[in-house]
Amino acid sequence: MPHLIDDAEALLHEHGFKITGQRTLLLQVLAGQSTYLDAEEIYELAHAQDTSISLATVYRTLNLFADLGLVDHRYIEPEHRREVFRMSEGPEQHYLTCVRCGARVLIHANLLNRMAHELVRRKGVSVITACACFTGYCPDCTAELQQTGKLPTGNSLPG
Amino acid sequence: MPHLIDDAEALLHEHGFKITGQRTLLLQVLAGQSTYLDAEEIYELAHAQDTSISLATVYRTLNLFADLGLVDHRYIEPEHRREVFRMSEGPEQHYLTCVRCGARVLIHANLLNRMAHELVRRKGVSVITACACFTGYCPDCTAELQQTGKLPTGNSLPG
DNA sequence: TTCTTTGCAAACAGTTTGCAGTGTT
DNA sequence: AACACTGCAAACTGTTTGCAAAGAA
Repeated sequence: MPHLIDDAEALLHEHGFKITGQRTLLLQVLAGQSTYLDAEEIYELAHAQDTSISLATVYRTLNLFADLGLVDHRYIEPEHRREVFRMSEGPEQHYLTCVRCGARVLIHANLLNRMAHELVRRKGVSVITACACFTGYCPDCTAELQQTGKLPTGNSLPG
Repeated sequence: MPHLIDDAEALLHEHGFKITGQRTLLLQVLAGQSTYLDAEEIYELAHAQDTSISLATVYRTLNLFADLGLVDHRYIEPEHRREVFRMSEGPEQHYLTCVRCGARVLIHANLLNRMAHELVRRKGVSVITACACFTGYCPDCTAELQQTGKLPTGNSLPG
């Protein structure tokens, strides 16, 4: 984990950006998380360590990190309004957001990657970002709703 | 086309909503489009027919239509901030938005549907909405950039 | 006549930005 | 010492809402 932070700071330095307390703190906060957080959540976590940090700096820093490729930057909420960020590490993640309890169900990216490849091959486009956002019910809510007869057991799909 | 509008008005009536000039106008505007439009664009088109219509009414009406299942309601821009709407008709559409010229490349939904099915089967979730959003370069921009050597010919993919 | 719907303007949420002061290099 | 970075507060964008007037049933 400190590895990641050192590498990130090296990258910052390499690009002529300064290593400030706020940037280091935000790297620590991000490195300690495995899921996406929104700017407010990241701000809360950082603010708990250093009460002087501002939300504006959180936004500016997250955008800087995103430009440098240090963090992924996505919109995964049911209403895709709020940006969410996480350290760019490991394979891409996609989510189904449960509209009943808010849980996020992690989705492996194989199929989406296959989709991106087909696009490239068949349409002649280039893909920069691919994002799949699902809403629905998480396994627990699905089971609960089915038991109470509020959801048909033949799982419905959109369309 | 008038079919669609009649059906929509019947549905409104059936749910106890009133058929107003604004609602009919917005149905006409929507029925005349095959692609997603944002609220502002829809407002412009409607306003050209009836200068008294307001943006607030456009938003309220689009939300009502979405609740009734008359229109699809999505976030497909590179920054998924702005909502877009289109008449719910025919198969689901997904897009790649070109970050260079803004073009939207239409994507068939087969693979995304397959992805949704796998989710249901493997994770025990229920899917309500599925949305795939890609950014990249459209075929024209891809070709142009590749000819000027600004993009490698082995098309890059995210990750 | 009743109760929904509308237009207007103000509110709202999330994000960005101008500025003067602070801190890294 | 130079200049990037920060906090603050104000601006901005897209969307929603309270209210009084207008309109559909």
